[in-house]
Amino acid sequence: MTVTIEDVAQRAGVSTATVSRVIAGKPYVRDALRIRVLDAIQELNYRPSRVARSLRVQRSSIIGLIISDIQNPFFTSVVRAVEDVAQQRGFSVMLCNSDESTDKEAAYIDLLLDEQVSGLIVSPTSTNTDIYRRLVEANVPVVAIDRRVENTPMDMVVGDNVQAAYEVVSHLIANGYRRIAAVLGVPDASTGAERYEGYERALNAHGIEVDPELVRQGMPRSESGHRSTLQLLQLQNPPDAIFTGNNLLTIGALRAIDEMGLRVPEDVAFAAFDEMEWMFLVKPALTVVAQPTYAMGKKAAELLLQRIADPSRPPQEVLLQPTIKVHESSRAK
Amino acid sequence: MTVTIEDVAQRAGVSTATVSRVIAGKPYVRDALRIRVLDAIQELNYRPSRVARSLRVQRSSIIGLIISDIQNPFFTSVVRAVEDVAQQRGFSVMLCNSDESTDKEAAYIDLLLDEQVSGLIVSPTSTNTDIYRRLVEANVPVVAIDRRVENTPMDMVVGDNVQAAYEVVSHLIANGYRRIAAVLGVPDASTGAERYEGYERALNAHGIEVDPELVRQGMPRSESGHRSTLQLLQLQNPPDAIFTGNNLLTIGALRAIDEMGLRVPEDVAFAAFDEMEWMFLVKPALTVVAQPTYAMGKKAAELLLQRIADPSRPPQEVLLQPTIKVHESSRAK
DNA sequence: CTGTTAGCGCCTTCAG
DNA sequence: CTGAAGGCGCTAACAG
Repeated sequence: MTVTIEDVAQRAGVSTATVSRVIAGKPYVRDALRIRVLDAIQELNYRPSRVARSLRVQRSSIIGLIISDIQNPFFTSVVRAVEDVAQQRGFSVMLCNSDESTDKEAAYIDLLLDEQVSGLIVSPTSTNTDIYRRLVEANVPVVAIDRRVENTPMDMVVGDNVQAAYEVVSHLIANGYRRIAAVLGVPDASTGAERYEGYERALNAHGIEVDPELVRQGMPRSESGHRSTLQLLQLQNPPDAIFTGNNLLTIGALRAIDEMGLRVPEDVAFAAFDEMEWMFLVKPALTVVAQPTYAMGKKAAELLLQRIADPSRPPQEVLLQPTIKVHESSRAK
Repeated sequence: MTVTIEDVAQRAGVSTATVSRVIAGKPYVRDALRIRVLDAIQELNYRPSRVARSLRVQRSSIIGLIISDIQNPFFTSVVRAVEDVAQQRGFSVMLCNSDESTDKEAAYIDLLLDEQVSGLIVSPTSTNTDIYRRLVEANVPVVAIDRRVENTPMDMVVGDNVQAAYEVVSHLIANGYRRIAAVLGVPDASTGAERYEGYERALNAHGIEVDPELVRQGMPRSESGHRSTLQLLQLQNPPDAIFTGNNLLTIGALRAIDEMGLRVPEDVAFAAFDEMEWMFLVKPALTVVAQPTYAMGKKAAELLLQRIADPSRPPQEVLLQPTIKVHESSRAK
């Protein structure tokens, strides 16, 4: 049924070894033979079995990509980047969606290892350091993206969350806002913690005390952002500005503001992490942290391929700088 | 290094055949043995090699998913659904992004076949019927999603685009709009063509003639929607309403309207295909076609698994009904 | 430069 | 009910 390397060898009048060499582009094959083989391949429409190859070399040319939320445009862009560089280097990508569940994440890691993937790119769901330490010890090429894995010597590419949050919150302060709320993701993802830290530092630097009442943390999902924001807005002493720490939280927060019949920025100012394409719709008072998502994915893929090629390279931690975009410059309160 | 089925067999004092049977959950194994095997597996922390298995049975338990644009939330939701049902049935998903390129699509199909995938789910980039006919003839389980493949007896799950477009455009007409423009995707994707047809029918049914000047077609991307809309808005006799035929086109169109300093619906009314989560932001005059995206992905995956199990089942064409959502009821001009 | 050969880890007849 | 043995398609020594 399927045409094998043997068929090609026969047709070209050579051994399977030679065919294999030609396919792999190895040197030391007479041109005459090479051509005969190439012809045979063409005529037979031969396609090597990647499965057989994987079994033989004990490694597939697949790289596993585990992201924590495929509905988040942030990751969507990462996926694209990873796919682009992988494809260009002869790898394919197996995408898995851990859905912010540590269990799913672990299960996917096992699955991908069972598939003999060459390496893993993961946006870790939690500070579950163990699982990663084990991978590193087992010499499995793996790089963390977006979220940091503490105390584990592995490649990672993350954004400078502290700095970005600091800047964006400072911008709100500079525009006269004082009661600034924070709607954040859970602090056990490094991003949540770091964005909080930037927020706190900005307030401190400007002599404002953090009001715990104004800080909300939850799953980085729109429902959570919605709920938190409603609560904030219904406070005795509501915030005059809101800082959201993630794409999806932003959507939920904006919806809540809308439902309350309030306007941005007249009633509440707004600053958000992660830019989305439609944000021009709320532009009058939007300060946004735009992350180089494609670049992050690209870098992660490159690090991974690099490590696959040279497992002994020391781990690298790449810190990418987000950009602060102010849609309408300094709009005083 | 890796622990094989042989190691397990040895440890349990049985043959590899028995171990294999136990793993496959086959009957005819004495309970005593079964338990010993299970224990050995546990103790050795044995994980079967999916690669070796794939080679042996000439089929991997991967299903390939090729979508035309991973940045489009429509597909994002489909991916999620496919992954959910696949995982639950013991399959994994290999995701590929054809990026609206027929060449990439073809290349990915080849790649996936080389990986011996059990089946394919594809949102076809064009009316490239040949490639699909060949797959069907080769008995490769494949189902088309979102976009139709003409004259090819294969499974597909699509939305009722004609009807939905008809309704949504009719709604604009009912609200007093007459010069209704259409910003659509290329007509060689069935969705583009069908949505145009619904648009045309709606106009005809209400005695309005189609003005070719008001119909724009291009890649289903935001840049294209942006460009088309700018052109429309700068016409001598500009439209009083715009109908967009896709998620990304909608974003581009709204941006164009915004840039021109116009408002929705006071200056131009708006109706769009495919709902997005943030649409509440423009709600005053938004009529939206909401597709059951998750359901579509789920159905596609189910059809595929079904066909994998029974390749002879006659092809099925599932037509899912979109929902028309009117954010604010009949707002007269 | 080229061919021979021995598996990679698993499943599946075919005999017991 | 259980074991022995033969590949699946390919690559990587090892000999020529």
